[in-house]
Amino acid sequence: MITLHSDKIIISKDECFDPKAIFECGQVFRYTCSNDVYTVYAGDYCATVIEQGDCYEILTSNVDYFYTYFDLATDYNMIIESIKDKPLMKESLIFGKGLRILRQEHFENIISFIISANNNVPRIKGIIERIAKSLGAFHGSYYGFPTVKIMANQSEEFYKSLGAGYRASYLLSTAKAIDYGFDINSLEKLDTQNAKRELLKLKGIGSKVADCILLFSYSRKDVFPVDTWIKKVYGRLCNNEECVEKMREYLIDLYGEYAGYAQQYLFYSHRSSNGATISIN
DNA sequence: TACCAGGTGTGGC
DNA sequence: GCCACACATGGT
Repeated sequence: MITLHSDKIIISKDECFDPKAIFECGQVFRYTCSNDVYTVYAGDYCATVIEQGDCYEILTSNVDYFYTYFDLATDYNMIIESIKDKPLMKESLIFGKGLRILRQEHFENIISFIISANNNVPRIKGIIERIAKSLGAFHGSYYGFPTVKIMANQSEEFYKSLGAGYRASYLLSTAKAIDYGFDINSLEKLDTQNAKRELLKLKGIGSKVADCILLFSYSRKDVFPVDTWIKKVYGRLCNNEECVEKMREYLIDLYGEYAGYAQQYLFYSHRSSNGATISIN
């Protein structure tokens, strides 16, 4: 059961909701964890998730926003039911029990996944944190994510100084494109293929990053981001060499309507069980 | 030290 | 259209 109050959302543990799986599965980078208490920052908002007996509580002054953010209106039991018999899903669903796909801010998610290219999670988190701290609005105890305009008005050298490396030029170019009128909200109205075609026009966004953005920020489930870990999963499934586009097509076809969810459970379980660094903070 | 990490852009063919 | 290669950075 999920109940909304003025300052918190209470979620009983028989719901599909596990903060560790949700935050550490690699879909979001701006969160902290201390003594199993997670605090997440989204745009200019913030929420803290605590365990309270047989419930989890999301403490926030923006209940409606985080009800949507955590995708609490979606029935995950139905989704899990539809993918549980697919290849490799049994172990991944057990490992990632309680994982949900968040509905993240478009701009923040776009910037985050441009940074993610050929990078590792702890480093991605660090770069995003430094961007928020140096350009975001201060809200008493935390920094929001900067606006498009503020990001567009920096220099390439500035992003390099934050550790973005060669992605610095992509960040600036994409922030400027959006500032100059590339309408990221209008993509919501497009079908997945056309929305992807638009995203690919932005610097630093290739096929894989576009799929991540569509999955984590536009709630598209008919995508399958293929990264280094998913390539290993494909190797387990098919035991042959194939180009990335062929892999993507095959995996979307194999996992069906909810391929995007399946992908995230697979990514989380394989990345974690193969010794990838899981950040403590 | 070479290799890896939620890959992409570019130039040559 | 396909392919090889360069690309910052920090951890192992």
